[in-house]
Amino acid sequence: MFLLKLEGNISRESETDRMPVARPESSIQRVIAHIDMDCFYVQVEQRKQPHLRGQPTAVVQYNAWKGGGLIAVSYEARKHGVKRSMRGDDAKRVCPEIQMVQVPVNRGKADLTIYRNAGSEAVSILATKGRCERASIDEVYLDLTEAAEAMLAETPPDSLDTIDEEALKSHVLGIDKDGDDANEKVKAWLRRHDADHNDKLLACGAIIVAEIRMQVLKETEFTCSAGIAHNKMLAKLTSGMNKPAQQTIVPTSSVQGLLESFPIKKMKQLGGKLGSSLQTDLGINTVGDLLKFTKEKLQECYGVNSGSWLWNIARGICGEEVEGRLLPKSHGSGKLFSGPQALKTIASVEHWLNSLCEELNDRLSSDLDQNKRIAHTLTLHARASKLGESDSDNKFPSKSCPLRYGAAKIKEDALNLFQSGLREYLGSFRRKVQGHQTQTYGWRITSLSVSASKIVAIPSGTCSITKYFSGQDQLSKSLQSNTGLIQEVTALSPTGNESNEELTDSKADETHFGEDLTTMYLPPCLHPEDHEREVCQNEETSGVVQTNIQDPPYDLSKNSEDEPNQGTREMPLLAQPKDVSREVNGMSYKLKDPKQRNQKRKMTNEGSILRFFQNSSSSSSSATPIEGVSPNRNTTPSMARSTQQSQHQDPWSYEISEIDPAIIDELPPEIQEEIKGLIRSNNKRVNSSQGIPHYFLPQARK
DNA sequence: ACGGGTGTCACG
DNA sequence: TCGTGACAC
Repeated sequence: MFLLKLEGNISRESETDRMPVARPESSIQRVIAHIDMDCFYVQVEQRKQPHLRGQPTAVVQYNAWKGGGLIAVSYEARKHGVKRSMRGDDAKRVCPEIQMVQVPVNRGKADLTIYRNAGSEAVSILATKGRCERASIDEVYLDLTEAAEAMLAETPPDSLDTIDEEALKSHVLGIDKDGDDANEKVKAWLRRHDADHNDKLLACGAIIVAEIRMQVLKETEFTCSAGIAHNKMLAKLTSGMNKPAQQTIVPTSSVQGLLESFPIKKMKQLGGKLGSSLQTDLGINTVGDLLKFTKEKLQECYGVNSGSWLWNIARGICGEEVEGRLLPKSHGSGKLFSGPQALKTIASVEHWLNSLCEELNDRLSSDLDQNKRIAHTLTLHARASKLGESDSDNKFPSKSCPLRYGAAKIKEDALNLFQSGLREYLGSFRRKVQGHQTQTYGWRITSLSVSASKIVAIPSGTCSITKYFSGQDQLSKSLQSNTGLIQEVTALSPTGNESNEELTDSKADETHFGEDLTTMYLPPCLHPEDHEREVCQNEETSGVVQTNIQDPPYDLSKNSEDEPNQGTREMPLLAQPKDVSREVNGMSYKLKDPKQRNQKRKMTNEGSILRFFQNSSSSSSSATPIEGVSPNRNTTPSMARSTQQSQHQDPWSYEISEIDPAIIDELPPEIQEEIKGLIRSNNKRVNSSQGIPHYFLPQARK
């Protein structure tokens, strides 16, 4: 009858956007766990500053407007009514005792590195018991089918006299936990003799998950919660039902009862427009309501894929596999420039772009260093607004180009992508207004981001490649920090279809094309510090290349209620004895010697070329890249990386063929030879009909 | 002038 | 293919 369309209006044009897609469910029952760290950023901060443990605490992203935005809230603070998506000021009002911790700021923007790294710590442990998919910075899915089957065959729960305390604290949907003997009931369920195979598998899964959660706690001091079920959807649905630090089991017999009254909008994928459409257009408010519709009807309304997906989830069916992937597929760095912070000059755009690119470059370096991966595509996203234009008319196109390693090159390319996008953006207005040349200068940039994608592993063993990229990185660092080292400026033309339409800001145009790089980064009229300060604080007052717009003056008056600088408080590092007993969120455990933990953490986080060489020659596992913390951690590096490439029998063939020829051209001649040799021998082994994947861009570089 | 910054994914 | 937009945390 209708399809969900972009603007929320109903039409049957096409199936559009990211609609959920049905996948067939595998025939054998799996054991899937969804594991979710509890208020993760708060825990990271509490570990860093132990005096915050047990206190109402929130992590706030500071932007000086109403005390910043909360991005994580401890359970103590939630009791006082503090909610995520409150401003810091509101939280303080609701809960005056709240401890606010700021997200670290680097290069003028929020920097989530410490949380990413903490997430990796947890993942490295969570990934040891089965296939693991890193679903977000603080969540994973585990496929524990094999481990559970093995346990059921060797040491089934009904043969155990004692079951881990943590497993006994599980919640089992369908059995009541009232009364003093809750744990006894759970124990009885876990060991039930007459249970069917599926329930016994879940029982094993629960015992395994309890064990992993304890191990995570012991080694990272982080608590987490889990859902254990036969598919991802049900596991995800229940991991949050008993938080913090608890786990929930979903026996098949309880699925119908669970879903029947479950709010449709709380289902994953249905929190947005599709869910709203189900409500308003079909009158569906719970998953149970979905059962009243035939598959055909749902497909008619939402397309074949989404329709059958909906039909399935109403019945608790979800065939999605757990992908074995521990590393992100892309890295991005971005920032919003809301309201009066909007950027109005090319110079300030360039300034922020440079910061974003530096952060991105750091992360690419770490990824190369720690995981031996290189990214192939650089993408720039921006949002713009134009005075007097509705938001939907304000589409700033995103642009991408091949990614060249080295901070200076990334900056250069990102700026070119921006300029290319800007021309297109402005061009769209020129066409629209036609005769009227009004407001050609009224653009503002309200958000910028750069991201790196198409990341593939490079063959281990070709150390020279890593060395080359790392070396280049060093070079670029020294280049940007001092001197007038000249670099060839092959003015990249990202789109290839550049018209000679003049840029709005012709001065900026001059500044950024055809000039030597050293003048490119800072306008000549300012000292670096001045530029930095003024661009950061206020677009309007900066003396940098200005477009000749007449903007209304902006009142810079600082918010008088600025938070005191609580987040950066230093805590003395207390020496702690070994094996202290601790209790966190109701789970007690023996704390690993903090010194050991810190050492380990440092190892995984610090990237050095030196370490890479040590590693690759000795295959030492002390600083294992995270992908290596898999069952095959004792194999050679190339095999240990296999989680992602496990489907490729020959770990070499895949990766080499993924190397972008355009990147090879950038390399010094010796290394080019080395790689071409590898590719040649690789191609002989591989089915010769499949050539090297053709990458876009060949035209730009000679 | 807003939860901000990231990330994944399906689709044309 | 690249670019968009929805969705999630």
